[in-house]
Amino acid sequence: MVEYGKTLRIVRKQKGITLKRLADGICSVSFLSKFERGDSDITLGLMTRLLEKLMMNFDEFLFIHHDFQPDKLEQFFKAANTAYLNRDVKQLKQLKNGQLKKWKQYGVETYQCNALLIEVYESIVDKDYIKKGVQEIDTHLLSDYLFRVEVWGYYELMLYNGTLLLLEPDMVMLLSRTAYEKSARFRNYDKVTDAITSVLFNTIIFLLGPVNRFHEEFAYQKEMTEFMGYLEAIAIPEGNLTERVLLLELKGAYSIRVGYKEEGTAKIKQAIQILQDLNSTRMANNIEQYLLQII
Amino acid sequence: MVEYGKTLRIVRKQKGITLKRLADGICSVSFLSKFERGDSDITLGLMTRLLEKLMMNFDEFLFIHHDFQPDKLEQFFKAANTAYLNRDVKQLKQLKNGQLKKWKQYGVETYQCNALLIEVYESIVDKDYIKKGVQEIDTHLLSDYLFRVEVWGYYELMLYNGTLLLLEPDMVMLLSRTAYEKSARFRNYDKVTDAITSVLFNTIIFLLGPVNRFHEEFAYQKEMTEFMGYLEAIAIPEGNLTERVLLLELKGAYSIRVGYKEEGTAKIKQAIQILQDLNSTRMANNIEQYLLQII
DNA sequence: TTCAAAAATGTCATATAGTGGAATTTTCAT
DNA sequence: ATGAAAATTCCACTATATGACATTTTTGAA
Repeated sequence: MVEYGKTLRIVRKQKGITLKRLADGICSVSFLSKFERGDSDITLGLMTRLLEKLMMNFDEFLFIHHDFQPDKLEQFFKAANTAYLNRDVKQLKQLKNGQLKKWKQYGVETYQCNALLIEVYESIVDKDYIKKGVQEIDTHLLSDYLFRVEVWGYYELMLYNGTLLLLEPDMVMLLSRTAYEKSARFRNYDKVTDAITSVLFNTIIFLLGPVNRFHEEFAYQKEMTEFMGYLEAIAIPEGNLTERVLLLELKGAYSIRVGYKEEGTAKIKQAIQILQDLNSTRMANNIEQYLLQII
Repeated sequence: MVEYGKTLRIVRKQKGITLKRLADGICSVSFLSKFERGDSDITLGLMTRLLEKLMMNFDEFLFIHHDFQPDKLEQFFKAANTAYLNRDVKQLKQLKNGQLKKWKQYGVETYQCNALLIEVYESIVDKDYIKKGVQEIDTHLLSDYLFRVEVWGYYELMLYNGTLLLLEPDMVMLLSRTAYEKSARFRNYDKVTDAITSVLFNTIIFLLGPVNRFHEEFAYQKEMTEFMGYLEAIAIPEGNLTERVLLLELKGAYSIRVGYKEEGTAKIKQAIQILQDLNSTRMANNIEQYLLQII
């Protein structure tokens, strides 16, 4: 049994509320005591009411319960991303094995998808990685899963976001469209909206193509309009300045890609200037690097 | 009984997983079926494991369960803030009565605090509001509660954030310091970090004083340094551009407040320029208004 | 349509979630 | 320190969450 009760007791004491007062109107005092001591599990319905009375939502409670760490799903994505950014192949392999183990244990394909996500990271980071074969087979598993799911939540968006760069162009456009459409109901849930915004940005970056091909003919006019349109439909709020800067950068890159070099360069330089004004030098440098590569 | 089971069934089906597969290794098939049909409540421990297998955290699940609406606590703050911004006195009164009713029902003082928060909004919005008397007594309740709580979470920070402007200066500085210190363990929990950042910003605005007193002697040099220091300690990440713009604005206002008029004006104008570059015109206009008032 | 396999539900036994109240411990004013 | 009040734990008892297995319903290939 997971001992949520002890955490509840801690929270209750921190807020200076007595056991009796918390229990009042929800459950018996003796049961609450028993639960808090870890002698009994609790029903989801009761727990909901207790937390509501404590003015705390589940998310925050579980954050405390996990010793001030985010939930497992988020930890997984965070760990994967960190290992990727640090080019830590060993850590990536370890994470992959962890997911494969869970796959064998539970037989749920999402764990396999997770392993694949890590594998994508590995294949980018690890130069010795033999890409052929494995990849062809496995991305099918991934796209099969993503096509099958009827509503895309945080998990699906994050999974797709991490793997999109290694998929075929047609597949990316289909899946990005799907992602946008099938996550519609989450529009006013920040975490998911951030994820779908990120997917759209990555799709546009994908459409622009690798930096060394910026001189070639641009084949995705129509799609570019489509995905830019989605971004506008989401209507990045006034306060999300970061996304607005990124949008400025991408619009600039797009201008350059289709031949309007000066116009595009001006936009990107404006983005860089803003970041510098705000002392976000690392981000500014990254964009500067990117600009140098594409012109 | 709250029928979480039906939501779980919806989610499971959306992800294309069979009842048996989901139950496997966690609970019996028959029980899961019963739960999904709403014939039985479920234990918190079991639910945790089921959601983990579905790659979904509690927060997202409950969001779906509440018909794609945020949890009650967040809804309360959102509703209060909306009514406040819309100067909707009627709606504010309604919200207040709702909280008072819960207070009578449960006898938990936090509901009283919520009512007080609304009352603060009311007193600002409603010109007919008789401030004296009521206010003196009630803010005690609020500060008593806030001083008593050992760890400040999302609720306490939001509550304080909404009421700070009507408290005594000494009280504000004490409480803001407390807020910063007692929310330390949440530093890597975005929602709470955002809230504490907001508290610090509001504290600084409070220290600067009302716009019509910008010509008077500035009495809070030391405190200003202290709270600016806290903001730096939180180290607003490179990506949080919105907060960085706001910081720029406040630093400008501070410069003006202590006599460096040109320097301060330049900073604020820079902030305005950035917002205009990013088409955040409404925010830009607000700052422009503020600048006009303080110089 | 038919049939077999898979998925979901129903039945019943039992472990455990949850209650009420008495007994014990803690708190705190004097 | 001391006693009263409040908070917590213990214990006996009830309601219900959960498992094992039988039965019904759905699915989907031929």
